[in-house]
Amino acid sequence: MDKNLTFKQRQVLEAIRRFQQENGYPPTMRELAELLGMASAAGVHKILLMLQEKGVLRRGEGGKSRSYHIVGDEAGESGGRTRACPIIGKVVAGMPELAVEEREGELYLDSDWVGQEDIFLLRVRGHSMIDADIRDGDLLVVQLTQSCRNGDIIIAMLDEEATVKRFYKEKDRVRLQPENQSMQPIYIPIDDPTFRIIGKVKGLLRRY
Amino acid sequence: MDKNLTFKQRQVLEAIRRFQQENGYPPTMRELAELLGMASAAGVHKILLMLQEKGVLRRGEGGKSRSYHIVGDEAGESGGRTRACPIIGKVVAGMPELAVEEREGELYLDSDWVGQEDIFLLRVRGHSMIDADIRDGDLLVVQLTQSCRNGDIIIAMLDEEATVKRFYKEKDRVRLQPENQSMQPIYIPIDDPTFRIIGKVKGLLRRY
DNA sequence: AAAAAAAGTGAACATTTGTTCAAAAAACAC
DNA sequence: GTGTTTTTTGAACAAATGTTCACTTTTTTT
Repeated sequence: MDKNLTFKQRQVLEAIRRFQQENGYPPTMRELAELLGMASAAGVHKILLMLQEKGVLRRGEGGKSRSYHIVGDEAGESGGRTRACPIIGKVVAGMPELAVEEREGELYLDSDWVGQEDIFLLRVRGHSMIDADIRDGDLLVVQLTQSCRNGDIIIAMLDEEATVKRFYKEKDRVRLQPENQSMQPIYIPIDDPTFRIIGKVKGLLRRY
Repeated sequence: MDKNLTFKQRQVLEAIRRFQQENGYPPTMRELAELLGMASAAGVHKILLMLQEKGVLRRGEGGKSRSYHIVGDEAGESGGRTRACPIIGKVVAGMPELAVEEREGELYLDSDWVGQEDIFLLRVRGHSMIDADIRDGDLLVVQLTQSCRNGDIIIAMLDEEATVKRFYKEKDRVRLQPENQSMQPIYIPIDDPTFRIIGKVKGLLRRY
């Protein structure tokens, strides 16, 4: 979850997490300074202030020592950190009511990475998106949504079949562009009832 | 799990747990005293010493503040289903001793997906692997290992700098092939001491 | 009941920890 | 380039925190 944090700020946040993980309690500013190879606690102090301004770090009232704790890392440690995401082998008409029968498994993914929206994982078949660097066998992180902008990669239903295409809205039609030079775009009249947007692609997982 | 603890001692232990749960960090002795309705920190001090003797409580060396943590309540470990994978901003010479200073964050990933080996995540800079459908900004799942086969995508150190290349062992040299038609392969004598393999690419994460 | 262990108090003290300040260097945006 | 933000340093200071001590009270054990 990037929140306009600078590299250094993220580094400090990470050092706190790591210290906490390792010792069971949060570090002091001087301990942080040493971990990060800095010479003075004052620098750390300033960075912590910024992290608080940006809302990613909390402290006890008044200058309590070691009273840092990272927003979002509450309680269950990995409790809220990860979520189970279903892997769908085949997209069928009934979406988005994800039928259990279509589930081919599930993966636990970091909430920071996939976000909080309603998502599922879809395995890519074929090479229609190769120019967008999406390969056969890749897993797509798909967010269930109707709203998408020009240029988004979307999952759409067309004649009872699901496809991955890049989306462009034109004057009175929708253009679905396969990212493969050897394939032709598909044009959909704006009012075609057989056409339906399932969601848009938010991420990608690949294994070698 | 009673270890000849007095009622009071168990009460103090419970207060620490509760405070930690509620605030995200451990209490001071005076805070404990107040929680327990005691007037002085000295009493708490004495009890904490006993808890340490009996091995149910740990503290940092020297009089570190708030450095208590209850043995057996280790929070981390994250159930085994997921593991925390560090994100490395820059690969430096000292690998694989991952320097804290280089950590830019971490992601929890499914153990089934990344496996049990020693791994980290590396952010791709540049377009040298575009023909392998790896893009600028992607996160690579890198397994720390020396052994790699022809055709593997590896992370290698060359002159204090890290690169992502495809690996081919030839007769008396190694060929590092950038997967970008506009770039030339690099040839390394088999005994070049400045050449070092960090690991190989096992997976890829991308966010749109 | 007597003895021993544990718990509690208040004050002083030593150390750790957070905070501020002025100044400079580095990174970043325009 | 210029100007702005961020990062860094060193020192001093204030506040929080842990520690010790002598002593009293309570609880537990014998």
